[in-house]
Amino acid sequence: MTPISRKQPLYDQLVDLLHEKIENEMGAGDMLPSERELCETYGLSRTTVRLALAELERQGLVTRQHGRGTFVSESVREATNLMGTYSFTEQMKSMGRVPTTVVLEFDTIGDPVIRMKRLRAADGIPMMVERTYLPASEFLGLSRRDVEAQPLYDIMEKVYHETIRVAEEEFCASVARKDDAELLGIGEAAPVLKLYRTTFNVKNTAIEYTRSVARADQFRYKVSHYRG
Amino acid sequence: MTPISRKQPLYDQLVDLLHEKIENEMGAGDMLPSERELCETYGLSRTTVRLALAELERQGLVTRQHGRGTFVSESVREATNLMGTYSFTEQMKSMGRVPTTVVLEFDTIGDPVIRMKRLRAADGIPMMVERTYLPASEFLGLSRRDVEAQPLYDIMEKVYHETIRVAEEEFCASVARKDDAELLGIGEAAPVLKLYRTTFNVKNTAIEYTRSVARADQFRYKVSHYRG
DNA sequence: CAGTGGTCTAGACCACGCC
DNA sequence: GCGTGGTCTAGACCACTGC
Repeated sequence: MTPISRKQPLYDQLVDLLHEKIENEMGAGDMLPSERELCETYGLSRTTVRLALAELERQGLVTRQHGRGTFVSESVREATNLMGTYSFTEQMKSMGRVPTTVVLEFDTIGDPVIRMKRLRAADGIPMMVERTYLPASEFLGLSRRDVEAQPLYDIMEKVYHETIRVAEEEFCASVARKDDAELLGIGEAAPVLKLYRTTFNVKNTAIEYTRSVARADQFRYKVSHYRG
Repeated sequence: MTPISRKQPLYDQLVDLLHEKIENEMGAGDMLPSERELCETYGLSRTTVRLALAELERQGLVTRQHGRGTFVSESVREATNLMGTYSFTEQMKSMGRVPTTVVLEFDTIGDPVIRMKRLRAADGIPMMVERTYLPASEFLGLSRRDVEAQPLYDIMEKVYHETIRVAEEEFCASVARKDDAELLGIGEAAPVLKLYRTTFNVKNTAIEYTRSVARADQFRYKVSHYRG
C-alpha cells in the first residue's frame, strides 16, 4: 500500500500512483485530494506533492484551480491518446457514429504500389472518398479482404509492425468532381474538403500516400499538434 | 539592479530577467550561473531559482545537465520563433511570398476577451479572413498597433512569454459568406476552407481561438505531426 | 575531490473561492 | 472563516561530472 520505495523519486511514484487512480477510479471533473491531504496520506512534504501535481498538469490529466482544488481534466481520454495519427474509424467512433468502409477498387499485381479506392461512410451517410497508395514492398501479401476487415492503421501496426512517426497533411477546399459527387451523393460543384496525406515510418520511408475528398456539409477534420 | 519587486512572483521575474540576458548577452552552449550562484546574486532560495530554471527549460531556452550545469540551448533561434508551423506569416515566407496583414477590427475595452478581425494577403492577393479571440487577462496592454507591427505569435512569445504547447485545429470546406467573399475578392458561394484553431500554453490554458476563412483557389494549409 | 543539478523536508505567509 | 492552491525560505542529503 505504501508507495514508498527507493527505486524512483518519490514524486515520480506519486505521479504513477495518481495517474492510475485517475484512469481507473475517477471521472472527468472529479476533485483530487488536496495537496495537504496527499502529504499526510503518503507521508510526503508539500514540495514533493506539488512536483507530482505539476507533472500531471503538464500531461494534461488534471487542472488546478487556485482556491478551489485540483480536478481531473474533462478530456482525459483525448489527453492520453492524442498525438495519434488520424484515423477515420477512430474519429467516427469518438463521435458516436458507426463507420463503414466499402473498398471500391484494389490493385496490387504487377505494380510497385498497392492502390485502392475506398468510400467511407458514417451511419450510412457517405462521407469521403479515399485513394490510397502503399509501397508493395513494405506490405507484401496485403489483400483486399484484409483492408475490408479492419482499419488500415491497425493492419500496418499489428501485421506489418510499421509505426507511423510523421504524417504530413495538406488541406484545401475545392468543388466536387463529377465521379466523386456521385459517390458522395452531392451535387456536382458542391464544396468539398480535400486532404493529401503522406505518412512516414521510423526510418523516414514513406509508407502511405492518400488523397481524400470529403463532403463539406458532413465532414470535419480535427487534428492536434504538439511542440517538443 | 535588484530584480525584486512585488508585482510578479519572484521566479517569474527571474524568468524574464534570464530570458533577456540569454537573448541579448549569451550564445548557444554558454553556461548559466549555477543555481546556488543565482540564489546569492538575487537573494533567493534555491526552490525559487529552480522554479525559474524549470520554466526556462520548458520554454526550450536552456538545457540542464546533472553534474555539469545549465546551458543555453543550441537552437535558441528555433526555440524563440518556433510557432512557425501555425503562423500565416511564416508559412507564406517559406513559400517565397510576401505576407501582409490588415487589421480590420480590434476591440479590447470592457471585455474579458480581445477580439480582432484581420485580412491576410500574399503578394497582394487576399488569402484569408481571420477572427481571433484572446483572453484579455493573459495579454494585458495588447494594442492594435502591436498586432499591426509584428506577427501575433512573436508578440505572444517575446512580449508575454507565452509558449504554445498544443494547437487543436479543425478543418472543413464550405461556401463563402457574402461579407467574407467581398473581402477575399471572390464570388459569393465560392468554396472556402474553414479553419478553427485553439492553442494552449504550457499550463493547458487556452490562449487563442481563431476562426479563419481561406480562399479555396489560393490557399493550402500544410501541417506535419509527429508521434512519440 | 569540489561543484553541479536532483530530490526532499518542515515550515511560513499570501491570494483566491466559497459559504 | 476556512480550505484551497501559489509562493517562498533555509536547510539537508544524494547522484552525477570532471579534474
